Amino acid sequence: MKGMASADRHRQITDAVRQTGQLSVSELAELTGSSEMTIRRDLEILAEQGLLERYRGGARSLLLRGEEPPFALREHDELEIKRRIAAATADLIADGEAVVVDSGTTCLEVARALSHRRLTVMPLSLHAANALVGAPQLKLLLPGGEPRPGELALTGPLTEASLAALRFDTAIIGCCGLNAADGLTAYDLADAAIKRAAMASARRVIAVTDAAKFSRTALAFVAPASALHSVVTGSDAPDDQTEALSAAGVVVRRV
Amino acid sequence: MKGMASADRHRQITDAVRQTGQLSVSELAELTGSSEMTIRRDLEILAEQGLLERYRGGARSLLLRGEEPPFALREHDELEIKRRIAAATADLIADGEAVVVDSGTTCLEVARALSHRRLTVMPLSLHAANALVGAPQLKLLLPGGEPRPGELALTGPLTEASLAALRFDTAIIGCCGLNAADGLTAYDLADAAIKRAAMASARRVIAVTDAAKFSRTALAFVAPASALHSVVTGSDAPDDQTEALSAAGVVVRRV
DNA sequence: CATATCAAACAGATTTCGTGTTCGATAACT
DNA sequence: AGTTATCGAACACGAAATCTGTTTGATATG
Repeated sequence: MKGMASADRHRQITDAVRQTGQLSVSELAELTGSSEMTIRRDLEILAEQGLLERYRGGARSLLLRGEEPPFALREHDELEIKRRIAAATADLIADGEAVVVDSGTTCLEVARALSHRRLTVMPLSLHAANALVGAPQLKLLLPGGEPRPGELALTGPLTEASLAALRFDTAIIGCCGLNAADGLTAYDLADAAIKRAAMASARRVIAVTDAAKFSRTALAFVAPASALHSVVTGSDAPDDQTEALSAAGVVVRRV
Repeated sequence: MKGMASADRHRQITDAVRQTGQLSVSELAELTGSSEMTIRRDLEILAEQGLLERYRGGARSLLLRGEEPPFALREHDELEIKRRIAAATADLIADGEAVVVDSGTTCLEVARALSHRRLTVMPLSLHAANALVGAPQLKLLLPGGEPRPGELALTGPLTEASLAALRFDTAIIGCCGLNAADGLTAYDLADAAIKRAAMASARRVIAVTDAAKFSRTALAFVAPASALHSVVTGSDAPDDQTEALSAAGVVVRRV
């Protein structure tokens, strides 16, 4: 963990750039009360993380409408809720199971929650893989594939082939949108194909999602809600949505 | 990079434990001129890296005869030579090639040397994969498999399947032993199988190795020297060995 | 039960890291 | 081409984190 002050400033910068669309270095310096040099150094870091785009004199948001915010941003968002969801999800897994864990920030927390268990785990992102290496009791299995920049989600034919060769007890799937009408949806088409493959190779499918996903529908359709066995979500999930899911035969767990 | 003093002390401890076989905390404290508490904290760290085994009152070496030293130890060993070998190897690769890069510390440096090139690269260890993520021009391809603890070399049927599905221009292979008589050998049997698979899926095979490997022969036979197209090694490689390789039709490059 | 070893907690010292300033270099604009 | 603003590197100061040693109570060993 680095200095708090700089982390705050980074968030301030990304938020401001997001809202305004673009801001000059001097404006950001005034806004944060720090020097322009510090802003430049910050922008360099943030641009490297894919959070914004740098240009001479300032920075602009590279967030288009309907696009997914970058991984580095979502990672620290709603962390407590994600941790609670992850812990509750881990409770649904029995020792000795073989589990495939999807990409995304919520699933990364699930992977962390599983790291001390006696399990066979195949993570679908390099972030989760790195979080699991060195776990003593855990048998780690990596799929092949192409890691997408930032997200480090593994996709492509190699990933699909790896999944097709295996049968898991449980698949833990993240999503970008989930509701009874549109089903489970994802922003990235390649990701969607992998999610489908993971679900197909598991006996039981658990979706993990924070409440915000219920009011969203992303581009790529993955599966209808009825394909899920359980959904683990936050306590602030809207009642009508969870009831609609229950009606579709899904076990909903709120934490 | 952390404080120099502690790094020196860590090396001092591992070396002493290696030589003596086992040493008490008090002996190590006297040897290094630091307090016992510091030694205990060091031993905890070193044991976590797999460099030695902890027991009440001291620590012992877990290095058996003929076994490979742990990754964390080899990583900083002869780094300059490895970098030179890696740079020379990178010079043999043309832009646009598809390259598979083996596991091991020397190949990790090769991966780093390739990270700014316009290439398709499949690393066979998670260490190299992590070194390559985020490289802008590089197309990164990951094989599936089980990462071996410490080494993080990917092995097993998934890795073999990933390799079997692809055809590379060049395979860059590390080794534990290499000479004209015994061919290319490895300590780990699973690794050996992967090296063979990587070689089989590439048109051209380049072996990278420091001079010490020429006088060693490891347990698992991978391939005869004649299966290699080139060998890149240090300038201190023994003449008789390099001549024998040349006689077998291998292009030897000393740097 | 006695003794040695250990781990946690605290405090001081050391180092690293973040920040601001200055200055020469570089890029954009007229 | 000239002018102006922006940038990046270098240096210095201050703050924060890290490392180390001591103490003390807990734990394991014989």
